[in-house]
Formats: sequence, structure tokens, C-alpha cells
Amino acid sequence: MSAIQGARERARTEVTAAIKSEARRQLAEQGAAKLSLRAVARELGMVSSALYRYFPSRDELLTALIIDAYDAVGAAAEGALTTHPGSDPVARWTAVCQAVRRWALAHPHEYALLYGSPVPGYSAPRDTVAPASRVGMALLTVAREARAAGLLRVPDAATWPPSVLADARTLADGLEMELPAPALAGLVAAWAQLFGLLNFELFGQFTNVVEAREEFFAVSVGTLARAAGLCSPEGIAAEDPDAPGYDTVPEDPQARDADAATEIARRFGQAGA
Amino acid sequence: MSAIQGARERARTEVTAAIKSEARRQLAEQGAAKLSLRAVARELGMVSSALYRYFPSRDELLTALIIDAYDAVGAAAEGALTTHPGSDPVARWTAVCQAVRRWALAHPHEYALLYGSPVPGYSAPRDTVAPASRVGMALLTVAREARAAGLLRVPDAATWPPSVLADARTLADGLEMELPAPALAGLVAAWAQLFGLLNFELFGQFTNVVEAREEFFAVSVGTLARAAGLCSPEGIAAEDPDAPGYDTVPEDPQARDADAATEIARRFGQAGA
DNA sequence: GTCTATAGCCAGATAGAC
DNA sequence: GTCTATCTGGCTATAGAC
Repeated sequence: MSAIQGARERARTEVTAAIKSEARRQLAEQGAAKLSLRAVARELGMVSSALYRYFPSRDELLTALIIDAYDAVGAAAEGALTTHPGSDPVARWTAVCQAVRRWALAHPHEYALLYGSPVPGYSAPRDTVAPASRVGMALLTVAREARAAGLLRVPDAATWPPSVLADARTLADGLEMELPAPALAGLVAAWAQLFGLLNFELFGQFTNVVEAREEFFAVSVGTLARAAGLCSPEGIAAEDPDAPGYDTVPEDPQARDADAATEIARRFGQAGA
Repeated sequence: MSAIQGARERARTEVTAAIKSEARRQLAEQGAAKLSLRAVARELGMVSSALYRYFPSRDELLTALIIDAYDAVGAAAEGALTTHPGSDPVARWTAVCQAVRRWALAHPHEYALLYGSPVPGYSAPRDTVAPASRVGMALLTVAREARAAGLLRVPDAATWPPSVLADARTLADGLEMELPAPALAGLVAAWAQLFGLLNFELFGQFTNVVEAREEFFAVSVGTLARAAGLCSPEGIAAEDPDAPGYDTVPEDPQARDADAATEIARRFGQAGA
């Protein structure tokens, strides 16, 4: 390749990046359905027809944005795995979830592009599926490590109907992953439920319902992790619902709330409001 | 009111209904962001300006559609409460969730309008919050009945930080509901997670991941109910993770899968695939 | 309440000169 | 690769006759 070729290619990638950047900006203002090549071109001081040299259609630009966003949130999730090493699967799971949440809060419109309503008239091409799987894979990595460490409680196979277990086995084969089918099914459910928490926070359903969102999220995804079978190393026994942490049905819940006040203060360093 | 007035009003409500109906049809084709008064008018054989006598703006039409949809899904949820009476809170919870799912599958675009990405440039007015709460209220009704029957396991208050418990108390006060704060917080989390399952199914994230969607959903929401503290009447003990239903970490998961085959066959009447 | 007409915008995409 | 020019369509919203 000649130097001129290199310069041309560099210019091309720079313009491509500028287009995507401006498109992301507009995504935030008008949403994906109204993303317009013309408006992007106008803002960049180009003419609309010039953009077609970079993206053959509006949908191709949208695809590029989607792939970039999946890669960004996936990288955030994977980054949490390396920045939060350790032997506690629940803590690692929570760290991954929190990294996803942080990315989502920082990029709400790109998040909506990935996990919100499908864009009408647009169907994602195959190129998106690998990037789309990265967050789920990061969560599965936590589960596999937990299993290797003996910290994954596998639900009885009778928990799930055979059809679901068959799906799980197909999925495990496709991913070349050796997780037991009942565990994988539960992890898929937890994966979906995680995004239920995020969607409600980002799409406004928590308005006037949950205000302490970070704390609510952290505890909820921890519970999610345990429901999916992940155990903290200090004791599988501590996850026993008969142990402290769960009451059986109380006779007077008001009294129990009051009784718990000192425990609250101990754990969180302030009185309950 | 004269007979003429009555006729006029009847005509008006009929035209209003026709407009909303056609708007819903277009919602399904183009999405909320591209809902256009002109297109609705064209399809109804009217002229665009005539629509302004019924809806003062595009956003008002959108609001009407949103309220109708929240009322429809809320009515479906409440209907499940009456068509599935009984003393098993987990079964009732599951029935409500399944009713919501059925409505969502039958009206995917209206579902997306409610629980998908916010419509850019549109902010929902206050009129929408009461209809929006109906599904959650139906779920809370199940929890309150369970508590009255001694079938609600209230998590220890130390499960949640004080800020979350404070939110839960504010919410309980606003709803004039006497659920203990830790239970309510868990129920809110379960409510959000329910819609994570639905969003993933409806928005395509389960493609090539979960195919047996109905079964997957039914089992997942049952687990969700139990995680939120609901108990089946035949035995709180059966929810004990140390009892059959959960294994501790197995030495050979393949073998366990095989061992479970007869149990699967017993419960679901067919062999695992 | 409905109509025609109009103002003032916007879009995606292509042709052909340079 | 970028430009001008153009085609063909879309939209919200209002004015004013009937």
C-alpha cells in the first residue's frame, strides 16, 4: 500500500467515525426511528448524497451503531471481570451487572437502541449477534468459574420442562460450554430479568416508585445471582432460607421491622428512614 | 340533553374510536415515533385537518393510545385474578403474569409503546400513571392475600439498605397498603424482572436462545414469585432449597441430568429431548 | 365539523458533472 | 468522493369557506 492509499484510508475511517458520532448524537435527540442521513450530513457540513459513499443506506448506518453499542456494553461487562477478580461469584456477577448499568446510564439512547423496542421496519442482520452476546457471555463466565470452584448450586432438572432443558442443551452446545442444562436455563432467566431492572430504571417506570436506584439494583442483582444458583464462598449454608436473612411468616410484621432496626444500622451505618 | 345532542355525541365517540383504532393499526406498522395524523386521516377517508377536532395534537392521540393500552393490559391482569381464584399465591401470581404475557403477545406494538423505549420528544402526562399501575397493583393484590393467609415470607429487613426501605414505606403509604417494606421492595424487583422476561421475548433477544417460551416463562415467573416471598399452601417447607428441588453442587452434573429423567417424565409426561 | 388550500418543513435516494 | 439538482414522497399545523 502506498502512502497515499494509507492517507486515503485514514481519511475514510475518520469521516466514518465522524458520521457515526454525529448519528449517535442525533439518536439521543430524536430516537432511532427518526435517524436521518440528511440531518447527519447537514450537521457535518456535507451534502446528503456524500454520505452514501460511507453507508449505502440508513439501515447500514443503524447497524453500525448497534454493533458499536453492543461492543461497548460488552466491553464494559468484560472489563468488570478483570477489574473485579476474586473468588466470590455473587460479587463478580454484581460487578458485571453494575458495569452494564453504568454504561446504560451513561448511554441511555444507545441502550434503548439495543434493549428497547425494535426499530420499525429494521431487522438486525447476522453481524449483530456475536456482539449482542457479549454481556450474556460475561455473566456465563462468572457461572462457569463458580461451578469450577464448587460454588454453583444446580437446580434439580425437574425444575424445568424437557422443552426448556432441550433449548438449554442446544444453547450449551452452540456455545461449547459445559454448564448443566438446568443451571443454564436459570442463568438465561436471570440474564433477562437483569434487563428488566435496567429497562424499568432507564425507561422511567421507577419514577415515584424507586428512588434509591443504585442500592435497589445492587441488592436485586445479588438476589438474582443467588436465585440462579451462584453461591458466595463463605458459606453455601448462609444461602439457606431457614437461616437468618429470611423469616418465615411473621405474626406481627411491624414488630419485626422495628426489631430489625439495629441490624440495619449495623450493616449500613445509618438509621432506617 | 336533547336527542340530537345524544346523536352527535354518539357520532363523536364513534369517530374517536375509529381514529384510535386506525392509529393502533399504524402503530403496528411503523412504530410510535412515526405515528402520523395525516396517515390516519387518509386511511379513514378524512382529511388531516378534520382530525384536529378530535385530538388537538399528535401527542394527545398518543396519550390516548397509551392510556387505552395500560387499561387493556391492566384489565387482563385483573381478570386473571377473578378467573383464577384459589388459595395458592404462586399459582395466582403465575396466572396474572401469563395473562400479561398473552396480552403482550396479542398486542406487541402496544406493549412496546408501554414498556419499550420512550417515544422521543414525548413525555407522558399525569393521566397515564393510574392506568400504568394496574398490573403492579394486581401483583400486589396477590401478595396481600398471601400475607393474610400466612403465605408471604417477609425477607429480613437487613436484606435491603435503609434508603430502599424508605422508598418502600413511601410507596406503601401512597398506595395505602400495609405490606412490610422489605416484602414490598422485593415485589417491586420481581415486577420489574417480570417485564425483563417479556421484553426479551417480545423484542427478539430470545431468538436462538429460548424456543419453548411459554414453558420458560411459566417456570421463571413461578421462581420469581417464590423469590419475592410467595409460598404455595401445601408447604412452605417445600420451598426450602435443601429439600428436593435444589441440589447442592453435584460432582457429576451429566449423571444428575440422566438421573432426573424419570422425574422429568413423571412431571411432564414425555421424555427429555 | 368538514372541506380546500397553503405554508413551511422534512425525508431517502439517484443522476450526472467535476 | 463530493457536488448540484431533482424526483417523489412525507409531515404538523393553520386559515378560512361552507
